[in-house]
Amino acid sequence: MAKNITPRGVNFSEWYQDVIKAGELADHSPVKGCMVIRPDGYAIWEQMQAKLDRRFKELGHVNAYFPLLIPESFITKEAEHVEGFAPELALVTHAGGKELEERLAIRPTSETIIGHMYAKWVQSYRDLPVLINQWANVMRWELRTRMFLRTTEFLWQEGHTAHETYDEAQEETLKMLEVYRWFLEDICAIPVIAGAKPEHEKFPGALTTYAVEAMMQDGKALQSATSHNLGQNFAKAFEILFLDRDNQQQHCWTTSWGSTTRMIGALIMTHGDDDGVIIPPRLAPTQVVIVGLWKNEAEKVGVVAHVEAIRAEIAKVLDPLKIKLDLRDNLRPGDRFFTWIQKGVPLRIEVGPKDVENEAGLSVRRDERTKEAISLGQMAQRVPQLLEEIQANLYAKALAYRAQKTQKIDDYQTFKTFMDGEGGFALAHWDGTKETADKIQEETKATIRVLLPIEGEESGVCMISGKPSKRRVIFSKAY
RNA sequence: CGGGGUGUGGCGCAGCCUGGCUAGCGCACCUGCUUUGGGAGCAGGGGGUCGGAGGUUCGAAUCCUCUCACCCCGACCA
Repeated sequence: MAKNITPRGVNFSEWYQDVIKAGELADHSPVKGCMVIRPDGYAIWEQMQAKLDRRFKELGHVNAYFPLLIPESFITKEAEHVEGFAPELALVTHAGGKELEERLAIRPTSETIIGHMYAKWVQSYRDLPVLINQWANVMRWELRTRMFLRTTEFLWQEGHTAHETYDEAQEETLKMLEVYRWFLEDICAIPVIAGAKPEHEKFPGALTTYAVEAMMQDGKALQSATSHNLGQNFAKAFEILFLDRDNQQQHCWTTSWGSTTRMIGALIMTHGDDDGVIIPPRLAPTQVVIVGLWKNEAEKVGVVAHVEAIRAEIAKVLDPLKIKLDLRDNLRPGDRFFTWIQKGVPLRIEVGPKDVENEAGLSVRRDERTKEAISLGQMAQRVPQLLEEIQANLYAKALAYRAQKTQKIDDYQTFKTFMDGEGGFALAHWDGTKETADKIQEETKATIRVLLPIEGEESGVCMISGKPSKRRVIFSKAY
């Protein structure tokens, strides 16, 4: 159908590139690995920000801003942290025409500088907890980049909290993981599996890392957000000390949690079809577009007035900013429909002379292409219903796809065949060692995405070593 | 960082191997007419010096050398 998009079945990664171009979501920058987020892509990010920011604040967090430049020595204070980030660190060595005394890292994440500041701000248990979030850009010098999924610079949100006890920090870590699950599933209509990362895949410097993993339409996993319990590791490196209720000095327990513009990539690869991206209604910057159709000036007058009337009806129940009108007369109808299809607007309402006559509009769903005439009087009632139906349908389809591509596997031969084929999520037993995980990755390219939650506990034996295993883990090829 | 590919009007490409008329084509753009409920048709028109530098030659988009950039595939990572 779409003449400018490679079908998913032909080449998934070309399809992905094409969809982004067709939807005018982003463009390549002159600097390798960087991308320009165009207005229609950025609008999606703004919606993500709005929803998450609201939720963070409901849970007591406040926003602040920490600087882009971090003394290089900060990064090296926490042993695992340096090791983890050194390879992808960008350093400023010169400024003001001179070589710098101490090189400055462009933040790859902000645990270090924030730890440094928290050490100054926290004195007593009365100062705790500290619940700060920041919206920022970060830079990680990646070798291989992909639009939204992995770019040298990206936008994200990073929350950093400090607490009195391990339990409080752990509670915070899981609470924020749940926020991400809620956001991805209820707002983005992306089903995710939340769980802990294995030891060897955790965030550099964390005690435990949790993540939400989604399955893309090519069967690969995408880590969509993470939440870390940092224990006292950063508190010790940066001397974040407080006087506790027993007048004893101790190190704080900290957490950090983040989500990025990568979620836009997840959105595209979860819901997109061969005609382009599909934005779930609850997230869509534009939920409804009303397209006026006419053949001559005489018809135009009536159509435009009717379009306005429909807009007014819908504006009673939706945010007026999320309703767009398309009254362009330099393009023919087909072209105009396609621009909105490719931008993923969930619902289109076509309004022509016939509709003026019938006092109605013809709605067309982006997800299923089904058409339905809606009378002017019904608009305010029916449009929100349709949007919710689309939201539910997108989630249900994604969930069904994941279910269809998820299997319990107990035998390594079957596992290999599974990963060689169409792939997907394999729920398998693993002996808990990095050696086994490495062997599996080497032979099949699959990695452990997350350990299944407690309720998924089920004992068995590792499919490689035969050693006992308490629970299944998810293996998948991943982005 | 290894392998592959590509740089020619705004976008997508042909031409290059076998150097030679004013460098073509499609889309987009501008003008006019006919059209218009899933990507219109005809006619006319504007726009490029061929990624960059050097070289070979009477003559280079085309051959040689160097260089820059981007994309794709792989190992590492949100």
